[in-house]
Amino acid sequence: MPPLTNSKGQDTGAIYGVINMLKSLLKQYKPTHIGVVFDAKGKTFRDDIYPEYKANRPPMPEELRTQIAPLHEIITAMGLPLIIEDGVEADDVIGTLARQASESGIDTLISTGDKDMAQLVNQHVTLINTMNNQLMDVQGVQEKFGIPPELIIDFLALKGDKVDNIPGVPGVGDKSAQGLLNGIGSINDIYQQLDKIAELDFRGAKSLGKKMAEYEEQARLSYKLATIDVNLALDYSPETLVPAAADTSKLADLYSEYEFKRWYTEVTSSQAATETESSDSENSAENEVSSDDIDVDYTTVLDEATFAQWLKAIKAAELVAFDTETTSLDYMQAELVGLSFSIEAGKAAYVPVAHDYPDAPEQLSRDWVLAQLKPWMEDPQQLKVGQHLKYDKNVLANYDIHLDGIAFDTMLESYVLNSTGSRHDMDTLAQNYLNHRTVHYEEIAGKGAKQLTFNQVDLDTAAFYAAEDADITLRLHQVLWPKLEANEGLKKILLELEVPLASILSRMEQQGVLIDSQRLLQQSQQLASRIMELEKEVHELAGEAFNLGSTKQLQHILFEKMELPVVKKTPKGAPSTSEEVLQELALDYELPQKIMEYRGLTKLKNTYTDKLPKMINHRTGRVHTSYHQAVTATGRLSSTDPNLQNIPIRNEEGRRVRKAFVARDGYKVVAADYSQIELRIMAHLSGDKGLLDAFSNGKDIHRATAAEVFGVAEDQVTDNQRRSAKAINFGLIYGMSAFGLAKQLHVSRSEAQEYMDLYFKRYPGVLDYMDSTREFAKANGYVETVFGRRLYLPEIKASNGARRKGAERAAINAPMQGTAADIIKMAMLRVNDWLQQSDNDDIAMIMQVHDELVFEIKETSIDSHIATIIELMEQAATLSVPLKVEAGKGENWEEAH
DNA sequence: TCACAATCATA
DNA sequence: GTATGATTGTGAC
Repeated sequence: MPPLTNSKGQDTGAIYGVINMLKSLLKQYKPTHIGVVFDAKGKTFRDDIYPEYKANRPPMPEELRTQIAPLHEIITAMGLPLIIEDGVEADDVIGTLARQASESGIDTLISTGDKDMAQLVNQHVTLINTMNNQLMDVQGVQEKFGIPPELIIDFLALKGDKVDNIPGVPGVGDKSAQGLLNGIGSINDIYQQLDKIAELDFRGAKSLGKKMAEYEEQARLSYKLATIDVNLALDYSPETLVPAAADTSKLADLYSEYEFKRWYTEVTSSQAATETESSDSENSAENEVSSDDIDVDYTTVLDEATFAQWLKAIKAAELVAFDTETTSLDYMQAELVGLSFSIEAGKAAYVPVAHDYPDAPEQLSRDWVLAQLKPWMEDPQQLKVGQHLKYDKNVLANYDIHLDGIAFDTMLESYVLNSTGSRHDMDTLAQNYLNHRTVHYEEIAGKGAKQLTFNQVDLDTAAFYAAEDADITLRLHQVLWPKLEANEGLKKILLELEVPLASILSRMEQQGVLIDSQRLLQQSQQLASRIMELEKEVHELAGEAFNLGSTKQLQHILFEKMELPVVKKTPKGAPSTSEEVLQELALDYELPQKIMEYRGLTKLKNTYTDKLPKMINHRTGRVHTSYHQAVTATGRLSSTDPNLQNIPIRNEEGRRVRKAFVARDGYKVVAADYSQIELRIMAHLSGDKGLLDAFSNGKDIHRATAAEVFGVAEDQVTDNQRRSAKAINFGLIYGMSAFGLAKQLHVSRSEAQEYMDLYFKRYPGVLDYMDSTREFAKANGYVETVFGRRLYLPEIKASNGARRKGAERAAINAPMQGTAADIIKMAMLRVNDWLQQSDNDDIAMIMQVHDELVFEIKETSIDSHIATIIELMEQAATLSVPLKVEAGKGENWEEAH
């Protein structure tokens, strides 16, 4: 066990080890009854009969001792009966309970690292080794000790135990003890026939009789000491040791205190899930997830006749669950391997078309199957449900099939129901909503570098996996949809926003973005030479060569070797070398400035100028990102592979990257972004008169804020005042505190507090809104966007103050960020409708960056198109303030701003 | 090979 | 002070 500590320096390794072991035992053996037994402090009866008992034991080390109380707390919060019995050892309690249980015919598993426990083993009692998880039953004891469990006490008594300081008989070790016990019997038997020892056939047997006689008293004392007392009078019995429900909020607090992050997430997400569950089932009867015992009927379709039957069935069905299997998660290079369908829970078909391992059964041809299916796939009236159908739609597009009729998507259903309650992959959803454990991809294909692609997976295995996907998708929909239907707002978000948006995103992803890779590679070279220079300079200043990219080595140079002052620490307690810190150190020293420049340039090179050219697809010559629709808490999209939502813009060198985002010949890049959308939403939500007026009159909002807060005329506002007002405005959106604002503005806390007080005095509606939002979140456990999208905040009632405050800030921010996300999604739908009507090839929507849409538009009539886009975006929603969109055009993305 | 921390890019 | 994703170094397996 590595010496594990939390950031406060408390030792947590033993806590982690024990709880981890408990969790895995619970998971593996699912006991109906359980007790977790600890030694009590103080003396036991063994100390009375033998003062030297366990005298060789060193005292418990401090770092272990401090972990006992937290362990007790966690175990109790887990709902597990915790047992501490004065005057006896844990072994005796365990022994007594095990004896009682076996007498009632109950099977018992004892988790222990103590070999003495082997004396408890019988037909109903098994040991599991804490260290290696090995089980030891009666036969196991015989194998390990060479004697049956009934003689273990005798064995220990003869042989003695250094650690427990059981004396034993001098000169008797494993071999002699085994010889005696197997040859004659128990210690009692041996002392009744000492003369028999000489007849035994093992080394030293001849002289053993004398030793045994001499040390009889010591042997008998050892026997007493080694005997676990199985006859304690306890005021509980095995039957009463029933696990209770876990106190999840208490557990969350404890896990967060000791910084067990994975468990923390585990317990808080299950908290959120149960909260959703209970709020959903308030007006219905019980909404319990029933155990999963449906018989399944999965067909593998290998011939045309069976295929024809299924085709007929799916054409006749009202709703079909549909899924594809492919060779890759990257939609641009995925090849279709098979398709699965389900029209009735528990019944599904898999149509393999490209399993190509040696001796794979003959399958229907891909082209034939797709030709048969194309009309159904492209028919908007033939309704489909799937799990993450955007992916399938993208893959099918590579085969010139344009999937339509997407009515539902279980991933989106789950996301809209509760964005943060769980992940939204099918395995997780099946577990949560159907109490069903699906076959996981890793189980059939392996993992890591040796992972098989789906075409290499054995057909029978693959067929079950694929058919299950379709079956489970349908069953998930049957569970999720009624929950959504019950809430008009959520239902609309799903059907009128997310589901249609998926197809638009699919289109954007396939369209891709044109990148001028020459330009980027050129920039890479320039960066490389500047980076080398900087590296040299830094090494000279530092007096030694080291890896500038290693924060650890940098910490050593800066704070140990050069003894610069430590400004801030990282969450783990090491001195921070973040931008902010270096900025401050740069005032007094030369090195930090150079490190900052080095960091900026390597970031740019490694993340953008080197990487983007490599992401260009050879077939299309463009870069194809993935937009994720079910990832963020607030309803925003996210983008990966590559992330096109964090392309630099704030400094000159970074903006050069944007210049490489270009348009085809004859086209230009157009960028249209919402101006101050989140502040406008704040004005709408709060209804604050001053804020509404400022926006209605088209004022520069930061200037207007500055004028109010600093009490000057708008044309008298200094740059500095405007900058402060801007920070305040942003801070409000983030649920700021005076502390945070002070840090941002580099002013004192009290000064920051003054600004805030002044602000709220001028805009009292905003203060009311902040307060009422916090209250709403506390009362309901969630907050909502203007359009009814929900964000659950399980931590809003956390007893840990910092976590609760964090949830409060999220509660303030989410309605604004989320409403903005809703609005731009609505705008995308409107723009898409317009593009479909005009049915032209001279305009394509290529990117979304939270409050901005980017297009590639043919130069002819570009201005009228821009005007239309602005119009559509500004009219996407009607709030009590106007929405404002600013748009620009250019040869590249940088110019378009 | 993997998970995590630290850092930094965006809105 | 909100929300993300990518990269690098590092240490455990």
